[in-house]
Amino acid sequence: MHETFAALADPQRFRIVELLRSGPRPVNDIGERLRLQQPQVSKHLRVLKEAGLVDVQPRAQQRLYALRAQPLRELHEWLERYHQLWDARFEAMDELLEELQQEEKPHGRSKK
Amino acid sequence: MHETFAALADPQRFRIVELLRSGPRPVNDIGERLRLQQPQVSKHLRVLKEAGLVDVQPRAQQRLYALRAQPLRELHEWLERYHQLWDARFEAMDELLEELQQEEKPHGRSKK
DNA sequence: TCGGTATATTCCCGTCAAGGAATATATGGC
DNA sequence: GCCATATATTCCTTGACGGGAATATACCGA
Repeated sequence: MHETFAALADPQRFRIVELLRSGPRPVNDIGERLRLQQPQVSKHLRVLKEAGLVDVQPRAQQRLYALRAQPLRELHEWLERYHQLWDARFEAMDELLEELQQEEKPHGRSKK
Repeated sequence: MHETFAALADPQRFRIVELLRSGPRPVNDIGERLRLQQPQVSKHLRVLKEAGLVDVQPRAQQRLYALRAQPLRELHEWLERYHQLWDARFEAMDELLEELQQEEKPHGRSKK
């Protein structure tokens, strides 16, 4: 998951992912549309591939890069676990906080 | 959004976010639970805060850090736009690819 | 106001990633 | 097999980032 986040954290790679949402594309096509130099595109695609975000498929001498659904699905599942926060009144948790402060233990064992 | 991804890309910060899912916590509490040194925790929390992922609330001399829902919501909305990929048969797009190859134009104007 | 606790900031260092330029590899057509 | 196209890799430099140690700041209680 860290790899997924790291891959998407770069602006250029994010743009590539966004572009690939419309379907698989060869490297040069990506470079032209996003105004990126070919080596950089290849390098970014490599990172995306290692993160499992894209898949390659040879087509003559070009390589078609396509988005893979799985990492996005995993990301979605991870987010689902936070869904409770979206409507939950977070303020209510502040009370609960009091307790946490209590069990706040100093690193040592006994309080001197 | 890049900031959100960048913030979550770091393993330690990811752990902090995961921990905060259970509710707001003071800095030291985070450090103890995750076995991180206090300065590092503060630094990571700074990044998380600048990314809008957490919120601070002073409580005596400690600071309670809490998750903010908005960035996660935005992340969710962004993911929704990719939902089509999750059930769509991607192979079908390969045909569509043929077309893309056609309109593949060389950088120059006329082919020599 | 003073001491102590909780947190933030700074400095230093090693690592890593990104961009640019140049070069290498692969594939298809002839 | 040779050339051209499409893509990948390497080298280099630079800037950002994370960890550790030390220090600074904020806030509380007496």
